[in-house]
Amino acid sequence: MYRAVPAQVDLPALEHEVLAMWDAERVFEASVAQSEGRPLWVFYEGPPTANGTPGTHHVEARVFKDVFPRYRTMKGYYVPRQAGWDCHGLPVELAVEKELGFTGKQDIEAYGVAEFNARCRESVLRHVDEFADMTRRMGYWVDMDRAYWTMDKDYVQSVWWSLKQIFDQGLLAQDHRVAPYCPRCGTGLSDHELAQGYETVVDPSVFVRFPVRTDEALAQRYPGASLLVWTTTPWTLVSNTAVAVKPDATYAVVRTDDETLIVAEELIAAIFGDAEVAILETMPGSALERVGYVRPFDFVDIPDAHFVLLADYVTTDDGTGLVHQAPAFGADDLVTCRRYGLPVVNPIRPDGHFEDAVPVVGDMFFKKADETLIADLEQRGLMFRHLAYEHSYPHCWRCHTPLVYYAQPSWYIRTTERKEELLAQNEQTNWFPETIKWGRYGDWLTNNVDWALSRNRYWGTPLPIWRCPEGHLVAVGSLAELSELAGRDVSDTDPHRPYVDDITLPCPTCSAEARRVPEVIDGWYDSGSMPFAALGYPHRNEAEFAAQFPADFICEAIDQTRGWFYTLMAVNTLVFGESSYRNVVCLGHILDEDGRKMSKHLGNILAPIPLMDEHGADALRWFMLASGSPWQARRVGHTAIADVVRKTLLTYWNTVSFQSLYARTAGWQPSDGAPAPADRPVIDRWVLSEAARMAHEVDLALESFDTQRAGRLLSTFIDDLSNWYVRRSRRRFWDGDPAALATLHEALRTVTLCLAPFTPFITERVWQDLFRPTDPSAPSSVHLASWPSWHPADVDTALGEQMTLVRRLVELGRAARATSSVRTRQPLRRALVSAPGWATLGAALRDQVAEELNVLELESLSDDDSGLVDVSVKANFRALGARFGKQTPAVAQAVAGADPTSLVSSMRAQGSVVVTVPEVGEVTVTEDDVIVTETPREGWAVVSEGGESLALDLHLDDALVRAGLAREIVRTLQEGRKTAGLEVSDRIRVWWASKDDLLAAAIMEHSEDIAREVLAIEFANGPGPDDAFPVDADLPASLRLSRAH
RNA sequence: GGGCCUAUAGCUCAGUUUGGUUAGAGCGCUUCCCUGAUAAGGAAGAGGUCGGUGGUUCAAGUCCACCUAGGCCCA
Repeated sequence: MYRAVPAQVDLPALEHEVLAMWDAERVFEASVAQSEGRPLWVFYEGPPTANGTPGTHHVEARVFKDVFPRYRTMKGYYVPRQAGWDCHGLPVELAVEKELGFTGKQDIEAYGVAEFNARCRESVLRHVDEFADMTRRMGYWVDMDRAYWTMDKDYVQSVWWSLKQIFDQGLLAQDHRVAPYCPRCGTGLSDHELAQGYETVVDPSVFVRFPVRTDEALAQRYPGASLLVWTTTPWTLVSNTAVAVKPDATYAVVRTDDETLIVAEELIAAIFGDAEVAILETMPGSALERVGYVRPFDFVDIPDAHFVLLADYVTTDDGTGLVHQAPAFGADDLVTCRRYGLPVVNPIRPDGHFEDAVPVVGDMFFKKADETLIADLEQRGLMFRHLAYEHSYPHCWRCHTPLVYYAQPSWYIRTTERKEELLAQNEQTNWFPETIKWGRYGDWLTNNVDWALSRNRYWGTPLPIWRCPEGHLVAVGSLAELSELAGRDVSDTDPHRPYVDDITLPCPTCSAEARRVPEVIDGWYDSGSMPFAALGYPHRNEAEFAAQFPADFICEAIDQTRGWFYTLMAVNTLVFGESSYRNVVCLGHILDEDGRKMSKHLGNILAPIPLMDEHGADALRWFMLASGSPWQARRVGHTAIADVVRKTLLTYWNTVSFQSLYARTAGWQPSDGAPAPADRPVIDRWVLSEAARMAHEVDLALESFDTQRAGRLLSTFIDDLSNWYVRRSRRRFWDGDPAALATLHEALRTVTLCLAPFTPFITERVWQDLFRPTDPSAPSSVHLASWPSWHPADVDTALGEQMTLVRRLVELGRAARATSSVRTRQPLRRALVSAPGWATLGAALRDQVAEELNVLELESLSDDDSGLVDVSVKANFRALGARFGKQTPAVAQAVAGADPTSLVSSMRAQGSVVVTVPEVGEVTVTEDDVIVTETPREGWAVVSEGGESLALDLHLDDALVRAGLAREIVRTLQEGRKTAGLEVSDRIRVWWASKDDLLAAAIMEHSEDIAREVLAIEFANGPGPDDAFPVDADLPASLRLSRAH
């Protein structure tokens, strides 16, 4: 027997009960355990950074990471799901610094690296707990008991091993490069970190005069002439070393009212606007090479510099075409100045301040110096123009400090040397959506740059390279290897700073003492190593790794194209020659209700647990999976989620509740048996066919990672089930018809199974209420069950099309009812139907239309009724267009102009008709080429659409009127039963009285039917006892009822 | 400056792959209907220059080009 399922449900409360049940029965563990030995479907969890409280945007990716493993498990795969936590990195350090009130690296050094890193470890543990709570609440099944932690000793050693592989290939090397650098954090940033930190800022845009040196020939020709130089970083002018021009661009010597300037010819209009200028001479950029000038500031010593040099990268798109060069602060500048043998002078300290000894701006933060320097230039008359310039400038992605491009030593992985291989691996990868593959991600790979790996920080995987004073390097792949090299057992050492820093070893090359280099590595390298490091490979778990590489499925949001998606592919391609994932689902971001990205910074984060405790995790999950396109950015808010509950989840729930109610009332259970589906009424066969089709199509959609399509299929089916199958079949449920109960049982079983990966809570509850108690062989949880099996024979396509026609006709009939002002409870004699396909409908399907519309008979609107109908004919452009192309409009006009009645009748008689079209000639037209609409005349309520018509005969006789009144009485009494609070199976006694003759006659005529309908064992004319329940009636009758005991 | 994405009803979004003459759904609003599961359901109405311009075509929301606005990413 089913359990009783109340019509009202508190979904969040239900979910908490289900969570308790999963815990108590260890259902997740059981689901993984029972699949062991089946084909493996490999999923890699991208580790969230455990540096803060999780937000609703974290729920998004985690829902997708849950739904596909659940689905694949139901499909018969073994899907181990190891959780992971990203522990290292600047975000964690910053959080701890904030807690401790630190402002920079000096504070950390003073505090002690060991103590600082201990605080970082503790912070990670704290935040992981919050993620674990959210993960459990949302029903994301992932094994957190054996999670990988990137800070674990084994994990770090695996990372070391991989770095050694890369080092041995000669791809890991130190180099001096200009790279983005955060002066607050005191570290360089990798390009994928840089990508996350662009902010729009207003910087000064300055045009500065650099006077040509008086000993130059140019100055002798044009005394007082200046180069006009443009920059948006005035603070770098202190380090000005040269000016670059484009060799093949044309430059002009320009005379204004009061001065002579040299600029690119193309930019004259942009620079001087409407002011009158005279061009005194033009020359190619190459003619300016080595022309000396007077630099704007002489605060620092830069010997043998300050002349014009040539560089192809200079553009004449904006500015002046003359580019200020400061090689310490620009990658291009460095390359160009080196070619001319110029020195690299850097007066900025690593903390972003000018060195104390620099005049005017000494000890000033670099950005702050702009203002001072501009004032100085203006005072000395060197400033030509000073504007505000809005552009995007890179900032530190965590602390929002503007970055400085800064020449510094750094360790690089030479990914560019393996670029072709990376591109080939990408070719082998399936991206969802596909546009990312050679769009955003492909572009990034094509423009690949070497990976700046090292960080001058504390809480990270230490770079496992030891160096002796001679500069010999040795890469170390494990603590065991380190012990061997060091000549003592250090295998118990924590492989973090400062402990590993204390281990020295004799250089294998020269025996001098080698010390570890000071850097730690980019945290992205840690997470990119997870395919092997999560298992501790190669130091252990070799077989497991071999089986679980590469992954069948990974999923993150689009910001990971340059993050995890890249590092995962890069690390594994470099180490194993193969990328580590085959299918990657790339989600759009979740935005707040105003369309802004959710971020801690903006303070618009929706806390996920309160959200789920208000609406339910199922609702939030469904929203993420099926509402809008997962590939697009989507807005999430309370209204959208509440809608999911009302529209989808409650409709499903109420259908379940309905089944439980009537099955229990009838004392029916599934084991009682029912006619074979083929012997059931046509609507049963229809709904079972639809269920099978839905299950198959949802299967196909999920196979191609399309949850939106799957969701639409599911919600459409739920609607069909509730608002067509149940609605049309209610009477059979009241009667306890085993065929109907069995059919709904089976349909609910299919939809519950298909919904289970999406909304695991409500489906679990339904499984426990309907399926587990009635089937001894049923698994103890819906999540231990298999996906519904499918055979093509289960789907009756023709029946599906017929039912679609039935439902369209019902729509037409309802519209016709509405236009006629004859209420639906009033039966009508007949309706006439004209629709292609009508002839194929069997009696049972026609009855569905008649019943739903409350008409006694349906007739075909045939030729016999031709006097009754107007016929109109419209061209079917799709068919005609294919045949006649350019002549289509002429043919269409001819068809429209022909006499419709004779055209249709001869077309029906002979299958086609010949129409004469001006300038085309005689054309044969068949029924496929036209849309015929037949509409009855006068006394009928008619609605037509798309060649289908339905006409209601509005003529009422007395018998019809009496039948209508009887139905009013039934409906009034049913309402009264409900108001009186009776159970649906309660029997009643009814007393009626009416002074209205027509009504009284109607009641007497139909008294048996009325009594049967309202479950009355007594139906008497009279006032009834005083304690009977009076029923409110809009009719001229008084009605009382009481429960029969 | 470059790349990608988006633009359809008051709001949130389908539809665009494969062009077809009345462009849909949900929410909200108005009126009516139905109700013995439903916080439901149905019908009708108001509400659309399908971002703009031009092109291809017998025919463009759909294909092409350019432009505009917004978002994301990169410089």
